[in-house]
Amino acid sequence: MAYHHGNLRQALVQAGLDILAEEGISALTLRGCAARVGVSHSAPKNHFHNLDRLIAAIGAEGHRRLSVAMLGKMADAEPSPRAQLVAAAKGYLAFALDHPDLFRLMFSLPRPEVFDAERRGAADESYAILRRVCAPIVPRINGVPVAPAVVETMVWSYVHGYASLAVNNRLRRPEEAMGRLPGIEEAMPEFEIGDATVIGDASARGPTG
Amino acid sequence: MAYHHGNLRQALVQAGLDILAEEGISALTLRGCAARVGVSHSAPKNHFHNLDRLIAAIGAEGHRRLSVAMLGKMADAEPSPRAQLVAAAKGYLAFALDHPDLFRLMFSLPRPEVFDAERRGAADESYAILRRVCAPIVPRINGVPVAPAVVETMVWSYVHGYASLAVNNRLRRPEEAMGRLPGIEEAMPEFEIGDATVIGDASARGPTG
DNA sequence: AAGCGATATTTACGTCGTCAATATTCTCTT
DNA sequence: AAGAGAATATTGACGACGTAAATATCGCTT
Repeated sequence: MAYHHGNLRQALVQAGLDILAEEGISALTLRGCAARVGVSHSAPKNHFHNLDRLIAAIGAEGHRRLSVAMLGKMADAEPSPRAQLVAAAKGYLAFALDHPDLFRLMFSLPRPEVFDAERRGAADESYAILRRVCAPIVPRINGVPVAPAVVETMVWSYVHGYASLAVNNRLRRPEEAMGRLPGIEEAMPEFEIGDATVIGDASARGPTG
Repeated sequence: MAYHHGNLRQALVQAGLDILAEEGISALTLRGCAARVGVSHSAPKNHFHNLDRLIAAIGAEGHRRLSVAMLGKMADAEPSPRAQLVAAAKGYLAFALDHPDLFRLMFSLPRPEVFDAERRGAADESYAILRRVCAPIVPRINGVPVAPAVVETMVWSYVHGYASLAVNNRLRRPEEAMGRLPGIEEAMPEFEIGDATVIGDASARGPTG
């Protein structure tokens, strides 16, 4: 084993993800990650200022995987706007249920600051997917079309809330938790589906912007 | 100061709430609570097995205050089903924004077990309020009336998700975070409002049941 | 008044995050 | 090729934390 690990930063993030999955968030410690990689307890200092920075890096990786989960479901779905929105929502939910501690970690973190380009970029990318699938959905409330940003907030709130409650075991019936996202499919036809497209550069206007 | 505090248990919970509000969740420690009450670092042991139990007690108190917040807004609102639902939702949101760390703590906790009667009861009571305001709301999807439990899940998911995103600073525009709960007022008229009533004993069928 | 259960303190141990000092390896310049 | 300096890793130390065991004090019952 070389004195220099070679790719300690990435290895520590992976160790953190493994610990999160295997032992839960309370076991996620700097020393634990270092030990799992087989490195001294202080080695992480060179790659992450402190525990918060390591956690932020893990959160960034989580956002990348959230995007992958959504895109995966979307690729398997029909191309219709309605099917794409439903697929993205189900990808979001599946990610949360598959990685409960990672999901909780990601959204317990403070909003990424400007200097945290990695996490900020990853979060914005996953938000851009949400915006993309929401863009064609133009519900009308009292006849007035709802602005895209408001649709995004409504959809995200519903999906995120459902995922949060499911992940934290607050939904009564098991079939609820496993995720029908009640109404998101059935209610969709009641929305007008227009021909709007994503406006502007998606990555430039994420939830962090 | 007497050797016996007199009401140390309640004092520790209050200290925890204060620390949560003033210094955030990372400062919520057994020793910190004990110090704030002016008692030795081991005194809490007699009233709480460990830190998790103290946190659970704080979460129970949080649920009581969440109920108070919802009922308060409801009392100020018109008695119509629609106004009552909107008021309860705004109470939920206001509580989250007023006590961000307490709100996060409450829903990060595992679902209360049977033995944790205090927290379980408090959580069920706040859910009973949700059920009560949802009961008259009977939306129809494709002409089929939606079951009460599903309406509850949909409303809770939306409100909880919006509150979570707002509390964790994930909503872009400040006016979003301060809580219009987009659509919950405007979209309500599109729902049929029937004459359904709460079925069964509310406290016997909470989210923990 | 005595004693017992409830409550609080003291002391101790291991783990954690963090820091400073030191050691090793890598890389770049010459 | 050689050495200097940067990058990376280790060691040792410190204080805060959760927890446990042993001890001390209080208050109530009899």
